[in-house]
Amino acid sequence: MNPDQLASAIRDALAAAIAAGELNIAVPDEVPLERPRSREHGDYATSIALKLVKESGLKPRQIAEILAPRLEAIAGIAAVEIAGPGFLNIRLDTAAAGALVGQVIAAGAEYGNGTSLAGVKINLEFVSANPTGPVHIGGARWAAVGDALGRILSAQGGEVTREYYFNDHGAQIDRFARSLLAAARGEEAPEDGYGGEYIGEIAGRIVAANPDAASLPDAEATELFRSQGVELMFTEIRATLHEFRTDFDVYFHENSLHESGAVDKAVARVKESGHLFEKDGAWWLRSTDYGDDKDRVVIKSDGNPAYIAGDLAYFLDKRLRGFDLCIYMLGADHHGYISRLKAAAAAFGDDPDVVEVLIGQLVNLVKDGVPVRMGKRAGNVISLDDLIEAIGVDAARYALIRYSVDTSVDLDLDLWTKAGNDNPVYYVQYAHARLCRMLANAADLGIDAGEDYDPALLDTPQENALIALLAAYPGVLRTAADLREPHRVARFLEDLAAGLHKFYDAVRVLPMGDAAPTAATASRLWLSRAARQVLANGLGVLGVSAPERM
RNA sequence: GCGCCCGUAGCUCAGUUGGAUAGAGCAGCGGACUUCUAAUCCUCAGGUCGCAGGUUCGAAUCCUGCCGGGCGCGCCA
Repeated sequence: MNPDQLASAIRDALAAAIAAGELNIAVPDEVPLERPRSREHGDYATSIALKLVKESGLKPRQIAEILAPRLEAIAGIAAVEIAGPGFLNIRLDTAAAGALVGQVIAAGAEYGNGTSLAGVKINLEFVSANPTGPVHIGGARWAAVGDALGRILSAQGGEVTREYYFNDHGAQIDRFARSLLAAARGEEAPEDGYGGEYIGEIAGRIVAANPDAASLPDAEATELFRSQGVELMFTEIRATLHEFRTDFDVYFHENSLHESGAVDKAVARVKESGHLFEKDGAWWLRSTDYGDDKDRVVIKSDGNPAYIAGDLAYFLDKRLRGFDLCIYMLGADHHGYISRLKAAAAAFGDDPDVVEVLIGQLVNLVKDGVPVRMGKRAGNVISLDDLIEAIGVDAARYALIRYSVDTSVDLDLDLWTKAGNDNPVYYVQYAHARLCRMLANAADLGIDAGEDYDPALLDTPQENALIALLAAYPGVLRTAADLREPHRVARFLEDLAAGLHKFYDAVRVLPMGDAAPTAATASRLWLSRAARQVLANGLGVLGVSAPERM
């Protein structure tokens, strides 16, 4: 019996009590169910009796007393106790709890998936770093979290399109082009330009391919360095992200919106909406309706589109492609965009809720207890490449995903390269590798777990706890998807790994010496396989490898 | 000044919709390997959940006001 089945059994008990006239309420949609911290409080506990106080007009313990005998009569429930203010503490029958192991193995790689987003077309835009330099650490956070979120939303049945918006238009690109040209000519970088080492490197590659590039007339040369520089930078960014196991379905070029006339069209359309107004010769988006502290210019008084005109056109494009939900993952320095993007949706006649903006706080790197300097403009870049080189893809992804994006984090580079259980990614991966070795040993010994197992034999506290962890996984995935919080999966995996290690330490799986395998051996092998499956599934969702040996 | 995020153990951080005695890892003390990977496990210790009010059967969680830190407030992109 898993938590979902238990929750629906409780709902059935409520319905029965209502039908019998003992309760005068509607059957609640959700039944709160938790795994109590203390084992003395049973396998599961529900506060449903406390929640129904107001609606029923009864005292919590009265409600609990109505429910307890009905629950106790359900097959698979061993005992029900009323405790505290009105909690119902539920103890499962060992065999009923252990049956979950078979469900996990039957579901395999699909175990944990749900349908809460079935059929929802989701556009997930993340990273979208400017092609004026390598992906830096902030972009890296989104690469890891965004990719994991994509996998989590897909696991709930969402039809996810990962998208990278490529700002290859405008003044920053012009500065980038001039910086490249200056580097190629051996001149100082322009005052407002880019000065990192990569500028010289990219310029060198352009010159190598076009030997006379630097000596062309300024306008022509700038254009050449612009187009080729952007292309080279883009290729490099894509390669780095690919190495980081983050690939996109769509790389969208901002410039294409301007060249195709999509921007003009989008603006023309939105001018009629009432969300745009003309003032001082410019056209403004009434973003204050959605919490902005001032309205924003869409068409400047010189007739040129402002930056957000591109955002408007891009949003319209997404909607025309049929997305039900557009998620934008932005850095903390862009939180002001939320109201603009909501206003943009409203201007096109959409519910602003189709736009969802996730804001990620900044990431700092720490080495030897000292913050590592960063700053893209200065060229003192901590890039994603650097991070991968320093701690590897698995640790980097895991480290960036593990924390709520609401909090700024300091990543300690020393910690994430350590091989020990203070390094969470090793701790989790080791649990998986340990199981793989043990299961391989079982195969070497010719021990066959058989077609079936006896769930009632999984009766130690460690086995009980491990099974409960496996049972909790679908709920964790569901919550992570609902709240767009991949870090929950990582935290769960750490709990699961701890549960596994405790089990491994306390319960011998394979027979000692020459002893013959028993029925318990088979049951424990089944449990081990199930645990390995869930560890692998969870790591898979994070895009972190599940090694078979370490 | 205004907006967003954060403030939980010495350190790094968990803690969805309010629920029982607030958790984990590290650091500290003391233990456990002749047999499945000790990259592990067990014990002890560690707290005014920033402060002050409020809401209620019940608040780390919700509301208000303060304090402290990060980020942002262009007809730039």
